[in-house]
Amino acid sequence: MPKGRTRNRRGEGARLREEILQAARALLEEDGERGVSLRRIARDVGIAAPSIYAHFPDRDEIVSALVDEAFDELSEAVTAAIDAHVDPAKRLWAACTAYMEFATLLPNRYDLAFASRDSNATPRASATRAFMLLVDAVSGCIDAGVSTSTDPFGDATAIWVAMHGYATLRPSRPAFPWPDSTATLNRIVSALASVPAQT
Amino acid sequence: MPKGRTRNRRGEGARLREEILQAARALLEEDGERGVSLRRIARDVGIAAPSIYAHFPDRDEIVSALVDEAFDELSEAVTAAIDAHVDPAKRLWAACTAYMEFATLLPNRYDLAFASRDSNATPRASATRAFMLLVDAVSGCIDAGVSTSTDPFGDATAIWVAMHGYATLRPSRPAFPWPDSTATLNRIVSALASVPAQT
DNA sequence: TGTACATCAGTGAACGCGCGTTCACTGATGTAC
DNA sequence: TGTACATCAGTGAACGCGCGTTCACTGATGTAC
Repeated sequence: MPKGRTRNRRGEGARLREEILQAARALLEEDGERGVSLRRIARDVGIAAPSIYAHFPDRDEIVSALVDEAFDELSEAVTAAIDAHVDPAKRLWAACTAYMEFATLLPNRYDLAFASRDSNATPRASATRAFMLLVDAVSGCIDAGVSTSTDPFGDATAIWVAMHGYATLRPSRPAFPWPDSTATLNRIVSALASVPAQT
Repeated sequence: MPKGRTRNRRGEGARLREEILQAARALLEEDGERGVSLRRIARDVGIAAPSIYAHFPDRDEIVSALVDEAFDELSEAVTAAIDAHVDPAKRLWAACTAYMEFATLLPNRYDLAFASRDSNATPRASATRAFMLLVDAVSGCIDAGVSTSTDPFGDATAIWVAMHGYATLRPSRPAFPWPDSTATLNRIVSALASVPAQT
């Protein structure tokens, strides 16, 4: 209960929107989607719950904003990783590593983006952009003759699916004797993209 | 609201336990874990909510029973599929097909079993049994010289992870242009178990 | 330079909901004598 | 064969909780005259 909040100056009411999103993001990462409630957000920001309605029409809209945010951050991380290399195989590997890192470091944000059944009925531009990065990385390998594949979209899908499975299953079953994660990722990427393993 | 319920005869009170589980199972499949509430179960069975406490100490225990049930049914389906073949490659393929079928046909039961973070902190015998079926199927391929792999556990893990990713991602993103599912599964299994593709 | 006023950024109380769980109970049914 | 009684299967009312959302409002602040 941060009492010290001073109300925003005239014309700067929109700042509260950012504070709301910030709190929502923190709650999401702490407790998953269930933890993102208007009343909790309000408590954390230090405002009354109804004040939120000046900035979002309802709870769903906040969650939806978080989903887009998650996809955009994922895209950013993957893009940065790819751009750090020139060699196509390394670019693909960097993309996959960055993807897994995002999923591992921010598991609840990752889950929200990918697992929520309802909020993804309609395709999201932010999600498509993220996936295309992976397709392009595979295409790069094919164009350079590093991969023997002929179906970058299919390969990217297979890699994506496998990475997703690993990212979600691993934290959910801590007692399972998981093999080393780099080795597993390497196995997935090299086998499914028809690319030699990384060293 | 089925009013027509007649109370169980003396000594047969335990029957209600089955009715409760049945209703819980139906609710789970309809609305996911969130849908499994004591009050909804009671309504569907046609009893008062507190009556449940004679058979389960709390809600969590019902959910936990559903998880075990799900793993056992999955094991059963996979075992039946495996037993229908002699050829090791076909056995592996049948196992994977049965797994995917279970996940597709009963998505919410599958999700509950694999996705719930809390209820799986402790390893479950029912879950281990199910996984071992897959390891054995891969081992069978290696022993018969059909697979060039040397690490059945690692391979089974990779296949499992990839299948899981596919099973969860597919229904959650209906707008995505998914490649044919048999082809995708084939790609996953053959690539990750070092086994020739099925026809 | 002073003041009326519109606007803006928020508030506080209340609503109805479904939930898990507790409590003291009821009424049919089988059993012992 | 009759009856008192323990047991069993289940009930109904109530609790407190957190939730999303609505409503009528307040009080500071900048602006127009």
